[in-house]
Amino acid sequence: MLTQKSKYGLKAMTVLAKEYGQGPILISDIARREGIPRKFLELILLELKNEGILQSKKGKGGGYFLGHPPNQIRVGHIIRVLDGPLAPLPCVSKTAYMRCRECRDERTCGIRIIMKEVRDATAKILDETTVADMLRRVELAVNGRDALSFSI
Amino acid sequence: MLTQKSKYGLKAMTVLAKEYGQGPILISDIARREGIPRKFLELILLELKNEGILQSKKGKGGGYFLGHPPNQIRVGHIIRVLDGPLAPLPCVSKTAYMRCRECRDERTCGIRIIMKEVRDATAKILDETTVADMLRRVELAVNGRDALSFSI
DNA sequence: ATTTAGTCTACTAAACTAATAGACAATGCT
DNA sequence: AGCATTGTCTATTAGTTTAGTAGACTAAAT
Repeated sequence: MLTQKSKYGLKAMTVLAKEYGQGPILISDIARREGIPRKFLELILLELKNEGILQSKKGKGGGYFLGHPPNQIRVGHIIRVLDGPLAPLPCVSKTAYMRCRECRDERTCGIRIIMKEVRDATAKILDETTVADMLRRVELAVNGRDALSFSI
Repeated sequence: MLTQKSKYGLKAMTVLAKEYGQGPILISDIARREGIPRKFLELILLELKNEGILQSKKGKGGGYFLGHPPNQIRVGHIIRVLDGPLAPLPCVSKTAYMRCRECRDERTCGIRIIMKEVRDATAKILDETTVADMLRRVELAVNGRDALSFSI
């Protein structure tokens, strides 16, 4: 399950992507526009900044803005920063691999084999989708149809 | 992330599948074989029984056994019983749909559009894979190669 | 210097996870 | 009938995670 934190983070990112190139946006503005508790949002944006996904400016005229163009920021990256690895088991994570203590032979663990498929499918979607893609998909949905109706 | 509970549950299911048709297996045997705390395993098996995935017999010669042949028990079903919905967001779950309170228009929520893809990909894998498939995959892995090397 | 706006550390209530404990109920055997 | 065996059910708990809140601090602009 995606946490509230990731959900808030993704919402904030879409706001910042829409406003990309127009200078910094205030935390409070994002919080108000998306109905996110302001203090909580501060922590979230800070984490994203420490990862280089966002940049910020202090003082008057300050605020947050994207560290890269929206078509270069991957949804998977945002979620990994805020929620941790995408993998359903640490032993199938590529970015945060950890052996299972109890596991006798990792290569022949049935659960692992299946969960690796799940992790790969999830990562494929989330790492191929950028924030720009997400906005585009919303645009298409607003026009009454989803991209998938065409691309399949 | 899969919980310990689901992991234990899946391990127990593979033991019971291997022994399918050979009469009931003791909770304690499963616990010992897989290194699962016995009392915890009781609760897990009970939940699976209440869903009809397992059956049990009390008294001497009793124990647990599969409610259906291993090729008719889907991994997705087991995980849903023990961990809840597969979907990363309640609003994209098919088996446990719940609207997001804050969501203005569900059809044009970018996060939802992407997360629906993730849920569909995950559900496709876990609902198409049976316990028998999982055992088969392990067999193939033991023989030094994975089914995927052939089927793709 | 003052105001504006992000930064950093600490704290907390509620929920969830991973168990543990123990009384109870059904079944098979002698 | 009585006893051992094995699953059932309810309660409790320590530890962790989640979703915030509070407040002092720091940098930039005017």
